[in-house]
Amino acid sequence: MNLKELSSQLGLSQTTVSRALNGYPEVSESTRLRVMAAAEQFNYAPSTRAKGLATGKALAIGHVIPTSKTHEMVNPIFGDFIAGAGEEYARQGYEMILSVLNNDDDEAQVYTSLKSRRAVDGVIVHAPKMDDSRIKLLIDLDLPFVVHGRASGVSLPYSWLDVNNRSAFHRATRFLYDLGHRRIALLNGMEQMDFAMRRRRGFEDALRESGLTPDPALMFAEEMTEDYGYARTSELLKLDARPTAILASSLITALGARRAIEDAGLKMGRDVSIITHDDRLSYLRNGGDVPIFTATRSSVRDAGRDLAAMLLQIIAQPDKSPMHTLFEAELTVGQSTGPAPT
Amino acid sequence: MNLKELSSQLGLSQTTVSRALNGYPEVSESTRLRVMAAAEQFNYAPSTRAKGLATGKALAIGHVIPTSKTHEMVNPIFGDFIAGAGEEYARQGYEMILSVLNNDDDEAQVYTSLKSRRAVDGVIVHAPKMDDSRIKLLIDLDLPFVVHGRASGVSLPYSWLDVNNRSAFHRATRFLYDLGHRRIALLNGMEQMDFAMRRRRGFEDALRESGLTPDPALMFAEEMTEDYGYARTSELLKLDARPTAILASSLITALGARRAIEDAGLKMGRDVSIITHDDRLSYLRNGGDVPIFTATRSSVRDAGRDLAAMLLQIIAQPDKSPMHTLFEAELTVGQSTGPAPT
DNA sequence: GAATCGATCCAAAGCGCTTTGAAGTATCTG
DNA sequence: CAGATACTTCAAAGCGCTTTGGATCGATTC
Repeated sequence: MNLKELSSQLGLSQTTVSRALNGYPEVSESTRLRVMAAAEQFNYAPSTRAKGLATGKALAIGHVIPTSKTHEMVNPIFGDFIAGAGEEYARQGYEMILSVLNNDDDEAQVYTSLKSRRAVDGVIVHAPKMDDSRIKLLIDLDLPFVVHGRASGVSLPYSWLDVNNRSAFHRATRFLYDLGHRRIALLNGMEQMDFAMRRRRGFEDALRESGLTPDPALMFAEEMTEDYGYARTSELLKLDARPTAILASSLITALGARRAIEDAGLKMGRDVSIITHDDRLSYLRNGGDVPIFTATRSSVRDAGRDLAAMLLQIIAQPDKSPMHTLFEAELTVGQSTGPAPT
Repeated sequence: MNLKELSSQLGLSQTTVSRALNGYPEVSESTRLRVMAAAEQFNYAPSTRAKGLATGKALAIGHVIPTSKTHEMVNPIFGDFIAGAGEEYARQGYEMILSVLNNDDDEAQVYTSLKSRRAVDGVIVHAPKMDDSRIKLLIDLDLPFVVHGRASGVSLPYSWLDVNNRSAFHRATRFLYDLGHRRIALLNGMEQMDFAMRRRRGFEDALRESGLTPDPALMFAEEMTEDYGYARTSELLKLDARPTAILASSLITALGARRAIEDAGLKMGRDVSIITHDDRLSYLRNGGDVPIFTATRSSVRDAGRDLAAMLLQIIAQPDKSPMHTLFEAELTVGQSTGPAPT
């Protein structure tokens, strides 16, 4: 069923039917009702494609998922982020389109193509790196976008939503310090990622403010997998002056760290404390009433929802000045931390 | 830059330019080269929407992601599956569009809408349940689809790709039996999911063939989270006749089970053996050279790639008879299994 | 009673592409 | 050299919608 058929069914012109359906005032309420009933009955919905052509809008938002070069890894937070964003798109009648970045194809290419094919009205930039080149690219392309995170080093104005990674890790480090920990290790994400750099800064600053010197031998920056957590923690525990606490950048990595601790015959929270960042992934709850891990928490699903809303707002009002949202992570105390062993 | 502008730039008609770009033979090789060079230079790519309108194809595939009603959980395998499928779509010039199913909106509605808006050329059905009603719906809608998994109880013909869940769990159970285990617990996924039912059957059949009777007290079927693994395992270990082995349906659940075992002061692989199914998620490798868990493995990323290819084939040849692919999972032996304690 | 007006509704153009049916050129035959 | 045979290229229609610029008509105003 298309517009033409529907309107001839109704004995009305396409114009009127279209207006009735789109809520324009030039249609009497009685015909509008009649039209909507017929649309319902015949299961009519305008073709996205034709509508897009006619209006010049794509009614779609693009997400370009990076898979890390080294491990073909898909960021595990992705599913939950998408779920949040999708809610908002659905509410506003937008489609979400995904492009998975193959290792070999050039990232800039994907955005350029998205733009020149007029496939989307805007994009969400995931996993920003320091000096991320995508921001300049997107501004040049004149393709609306928002960033999940920030890109230090980029001086151009852009909209973003981020967690206050620095303050989260600063607080977590202080918390450990106050428990008496003096040798604290950091299992961070890859150093070129902006969030990782900010977390490291929060960590280092807190140490320095407490009169400690960050020890490079206790600091790692890799892809945040489970076995990364396991492998590095195992090594750390073999050191003569082994750390008494570990700060991990993801719950998955923290699980690996925990496994290493148990394997070494030690007990988490007594021999070695762990604090992790927790994105509140739906399939990976940090325990029930009592959290397993002491953690800095912030829901990535909420981030998805809010960021999608931000982008849609920017698309609706293109001359709006850049918008920023900074979530503060909450520090929840679980069973993974305790006073430093003496 | 659009077709019109490009062709007037070149002093050619739109027809010729379009044909040159789409590889039709009615264009001399020299003009084709000239056209392609110009397209490159001006960064021209046809508008997806206009192309779709003209051809009647959407050049897009839909994925409807269910989020489980109870926990708003997004299946963690989703990211990797998408990554695999995305590769194939990109190769063939298709877009991937995602709809996240809000808890409150009716699933049938989403597919109907996708169809009537002519937004996609086909869909991939995720997480089929027993007697899944979507299959009949999609056939009635005449919307091409393939299923990731199978739906027992549905007698209509449809194309699918599945892992042989039954044989995988059958083998795993036999493996444990042969190691001397007699009280084996099952931490399965939700029972209405088709794969969970098949796994249970494989498990029960293997027990019966060995002369054992499945014990309902040792069998669970819930959302496969980490804390599910932890909670049920903790309870199991408190039983007078506690199980000596556990079969888990996901690596994440297995990690929870492992945590419970360690918490109880026991050792995995010695006091309690675990076998899990491993979807080979990129961020959750089952150890390095030596797998942590003995596991039945099958790459969900490969499944995504193959299933996408299958769907595109079906779209290209609509009268093709249904296609089926059954992956056999491999059983890899890791450190989580050992002879039953005496 | 003529002029004005608000409320409805419509014909037709246009969005950017593909594709049909024809036409214009060379190049070959015999 | 007329007629046939490729090769190339083109004008125009059509995909399904929105939107512009009227047209129509009964009601209102002076």
